[in-house]
Amino acid sequence: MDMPIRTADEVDLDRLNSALGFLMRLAQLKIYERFFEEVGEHNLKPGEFSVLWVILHNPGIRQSVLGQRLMIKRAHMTKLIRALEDQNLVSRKIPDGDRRAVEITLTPEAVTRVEQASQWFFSYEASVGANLTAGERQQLTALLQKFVGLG
Amino acid sequence: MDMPIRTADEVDLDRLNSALGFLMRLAQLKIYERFFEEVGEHNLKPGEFSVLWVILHNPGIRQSVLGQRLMIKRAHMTKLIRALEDQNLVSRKIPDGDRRAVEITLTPEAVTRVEQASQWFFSYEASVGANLTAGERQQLTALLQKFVGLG
DNA sequence: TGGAGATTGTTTCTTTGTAAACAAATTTTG
DNA sequence: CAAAATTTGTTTACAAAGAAACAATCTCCA
Repeated sequence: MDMPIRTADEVDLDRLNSALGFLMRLAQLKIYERFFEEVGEHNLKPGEFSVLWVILHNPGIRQSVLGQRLMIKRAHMTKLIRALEDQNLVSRKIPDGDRRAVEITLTPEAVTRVEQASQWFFSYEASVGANLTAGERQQLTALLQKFVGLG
Repeated sequence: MDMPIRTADEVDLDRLNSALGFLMRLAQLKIYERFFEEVGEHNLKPGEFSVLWVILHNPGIRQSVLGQRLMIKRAHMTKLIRALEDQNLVSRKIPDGDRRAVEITLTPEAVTRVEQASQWFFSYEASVGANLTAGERQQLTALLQKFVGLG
């Protein structure tokens, strides 16, 4: 009365294997796994790197704008920024023009660290999707950009 | 001395806007947002639907195999299954052949519910990526399948 | 056969992220 | 101008997901 044993690749997903949400989740998990395997001594999480990178390229950016662009909720952004501040990587300034807002800048120390980490990050990124051809990778990138409205 | 204000789409992402990990995260967040906007009365989370769907198509599947296929960790799978059990949607059976394992089956009630939810789910899924052409959508699906090793 | 190691699932603790209520400042509008 | 509504960020409480330690069972091989 027991069922025959299935191994993982014998599981029948039926139509689920064409569902974009499902595929996207698997893809992201795969990418994150590799990130943590390879991040080594940089001691950064994916979200931290992207936040620092964007601040580097947009010094004085406001927390709210940063969150909108990276799709990070306000409540969570507060925690991320405070954690970065505790590591002395960012500084906060209340602008005179709007005293509700917070403008974020990298510390000089962080500029160096982010520049170093970015060398690793973008070579890691280039190795993601090594099971695709260069053309396929390029296509996938372009389609995702259009999908999320960045193209 | 204040910085000029940037709006979200004026933020300079530099090379980050071609990073697959970043694009994939944005894409997934966008998809999840729509899921919750449209799920309505079905009262399901994305993970719950996929788990129930796979059990429907693989009755008696083992927790471990389900987790491997859906990339859900064992510790989390335990909680998911217990929550489903509490809603009387799945039943667990310890097989005689291996008393460590657990085989999962849908309750008759759940079969009906999943069949109904799947009608909604797959039409919702078809509407995801409406800003792509049909051909682009198809390409994206195929590339993701290859990327995650399902194609 | 029986003991070492692997597998399966659970429990506990921590991290990551969201939701809702709140406070302060700004904008809108009557 | 003043009250109402909105924006911005923070706090608190909670949910989702993972890591590590554990217990039970099974496999393998000396």
